[in-house]
Amino acid sequence: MSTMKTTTEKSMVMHNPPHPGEVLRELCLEPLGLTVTAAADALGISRKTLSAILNGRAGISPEMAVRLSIAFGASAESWLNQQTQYDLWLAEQNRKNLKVRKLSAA
Amino acid sequence: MSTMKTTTEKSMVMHNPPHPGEVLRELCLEPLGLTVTAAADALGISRKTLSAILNGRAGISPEMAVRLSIAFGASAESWLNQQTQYDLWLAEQNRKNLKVRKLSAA
DNA sequence: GCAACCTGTAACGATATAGGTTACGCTACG
DNA sequence: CGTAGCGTAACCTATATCGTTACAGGTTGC
Repeated sequence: MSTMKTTTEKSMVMHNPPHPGEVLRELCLEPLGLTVTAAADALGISRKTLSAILNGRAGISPEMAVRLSIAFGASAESWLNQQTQYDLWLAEQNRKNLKVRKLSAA
Repeated sequence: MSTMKTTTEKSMVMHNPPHPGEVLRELCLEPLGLTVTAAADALGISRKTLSAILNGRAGISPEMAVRLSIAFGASAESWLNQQTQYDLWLAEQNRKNLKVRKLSAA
């Protein structure tokens, strides 16, 4: 599902955003030469939990966003927004299957 | 985050954001004279679920954000961002209790 | 070879949330 | 009174986070 091309349509922002764990690994762990084990320990979470995030099998919870902001310094909001954009992209894939009536043309 | 009052200080956004259901009720249901029952029906969800959202006992899920965007026209992103900001504000309240080591001064 | 790591991940349990159905009590109104 | 709308409790299911433990595979170095 992540390897679609589909750049031919109206080209809304269909960018298939990377899951935040991918960004986390490339922007935080690798530059600092951190192992998954060491980073998980610093974040105060289990290695399993961090591994799940890094490999896209878990999302960044609000609390995790705060942890990341403490450890790596970026704002918790930026971490959480990455997750939100990713979750929203997934939900949008199913938009046409939702049975909803328009109530306003706002 | 958009409702800052520019208090001249660094002033982190400690505004205790309203839960998104409050905004939903005031900006969508009331202006259209919609009952909770009617709105829930239009959204394709149960009255219980909408009631929970409106009264702050449930959040706006990614799928619900898409439903709201169909029914009321605002972007799904704007609906979901409201929820994210609220969840983050809650998580920040517990920041000081998290045992996390700083790894970078980025 | 072998020991020491690092890693992904399966298995299991605990906890939390979203969502549905059903049902109860309350309020407002014609 | 009867009806409509509302909040919400009870109960169920599905999913998600997070933890611990354990296993298998890969590196690296002695």
